[in-house]
Amino acid sequence: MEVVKLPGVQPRFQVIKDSITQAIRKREYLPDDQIPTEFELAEKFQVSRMTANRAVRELVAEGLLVRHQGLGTFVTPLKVESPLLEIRNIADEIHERRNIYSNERYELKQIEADKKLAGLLGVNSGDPLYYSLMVHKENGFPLQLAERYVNATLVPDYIEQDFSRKTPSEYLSELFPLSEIEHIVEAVMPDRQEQDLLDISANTPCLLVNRRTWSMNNLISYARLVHPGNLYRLSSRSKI
Amino acid sequence: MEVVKLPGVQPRFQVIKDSITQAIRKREYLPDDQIPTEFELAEKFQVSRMTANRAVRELVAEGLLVRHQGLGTFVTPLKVESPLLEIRNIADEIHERRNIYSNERYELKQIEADKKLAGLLGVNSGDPLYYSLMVHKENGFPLQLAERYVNATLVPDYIEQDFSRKTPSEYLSELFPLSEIEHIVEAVMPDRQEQDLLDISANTPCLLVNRRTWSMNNLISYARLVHPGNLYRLSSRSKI
DNA sequence: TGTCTATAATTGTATATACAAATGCTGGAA
DNA sequence: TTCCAGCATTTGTATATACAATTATAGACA
Repeated sequence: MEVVKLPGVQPRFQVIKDSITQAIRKREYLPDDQIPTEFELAEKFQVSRMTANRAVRELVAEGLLVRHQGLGTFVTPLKVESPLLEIRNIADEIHERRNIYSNERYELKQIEADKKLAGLLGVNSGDPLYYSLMVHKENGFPLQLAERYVNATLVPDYIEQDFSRKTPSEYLSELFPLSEIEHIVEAVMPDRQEQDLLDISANTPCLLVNRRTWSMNNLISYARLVHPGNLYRLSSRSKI
Repeated sequence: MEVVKLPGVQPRFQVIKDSITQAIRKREYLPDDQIPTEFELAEKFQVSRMTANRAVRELVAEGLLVRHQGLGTFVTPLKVESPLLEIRNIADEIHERRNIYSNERYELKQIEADKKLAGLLGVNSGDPLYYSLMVHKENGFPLQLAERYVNATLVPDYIEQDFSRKTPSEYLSELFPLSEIEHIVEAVMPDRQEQDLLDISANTPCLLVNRRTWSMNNLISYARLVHPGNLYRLSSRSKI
């Protein structure tokens, strides 16, 4: 028998959290506004004070609220948003510099999402993904090792593309206008395959850029981009 | 009468949190290791299960632990696992997390710009600069080594500040409203001093963030920020 | 008037208890 | 042997209760 898991009831503290979060988003509570006390919340949602306390305490931990003992709970005052890193597509940059560019496609295949990939791409384990691995070079020197995982359900034609003329990101951005992008940058040591493909030694530190892209709230792709640390720099400069 | 506020006793759930955190940092618990159950923690620390529960629950929220109902609680497997939870901003935003934060000022002095620094800060060789070196820590563990070079002509009072209460960037941004900022990120291996100050081994790759800030077209400061690669991630997510 | 004090309001922590939910295991039934 | 039911373990949530700590304020007092 096929068992469909229904969403199920939310915990009561979660209901309170969502309610407060929504109210803040809808500007019903403005920054610095006082929100109801634990007693009032407990009354309103018909829960114990401890449950209201947990809801509020977690929202404080998440930075939405601040509390002052003896005074009350308030919406966190606005803070300056810090500038975010704008990381451009390496292929675009190489193109613009008009150097001799090549990408070598080593692999392009369909796989099944394991647990980790499923989490990263917001699909279920076992769902189909397309995987591609390629090395971007400039004047013959490897600059980037790019592994991409693409939601095969959303982009069924990905696997038939010819990526020697158009890079994966060019293809994807034409089909799926980019609405959101996430970059997470780490410093890592290259594994054996990465050493070989990038032609570097085992003790060359590398920049690892994890990039996920969304298009209209669909999570389209996850890319794992490895750059030899001594060859490449991520740069951003922005006016505020 | 002058009343001196003593540190006071820590809440019991905090004691448990610290104990677990320390054990993880000292590698007494390794990634994927199971930690004691709530019941065992309650027994060990002589508290109720709810108190142990709160300690563990908060550590889960902070990403150190993962729990599986019916199975137990485990040290979070090495990074990459939870990109959805780990959204950390650049450098000084450590502050905003309400963890125990400290910076240790190791040096603060006036120097003369050499050729390289002169280029970076847009001054002439020999011009006066202020140099500061400090280590930012969270819960006692080094997260960032920060070296700053500040244009002494533009910010003559920099050298007299007490940076134990206010970070250099907080001080600078109050005095000089930020109009432009540049980040250049590299992967590097730590030198000897960096290993010592960050308490890492020679083969821990690091993220080096070079940051320059401008205020009304004046180049105010250049900072060289080193983060252990396995501890820190630069993350950005932006809607387009 | 100015100052101190008691009090109310609110959050902070701690506990005992109860039951629900998820997981792995074991032992018995088919 | 295979499968399934039930059990033990562990986490997840909810509550009532208690007392501590912090802050503002109203009222007493000099």
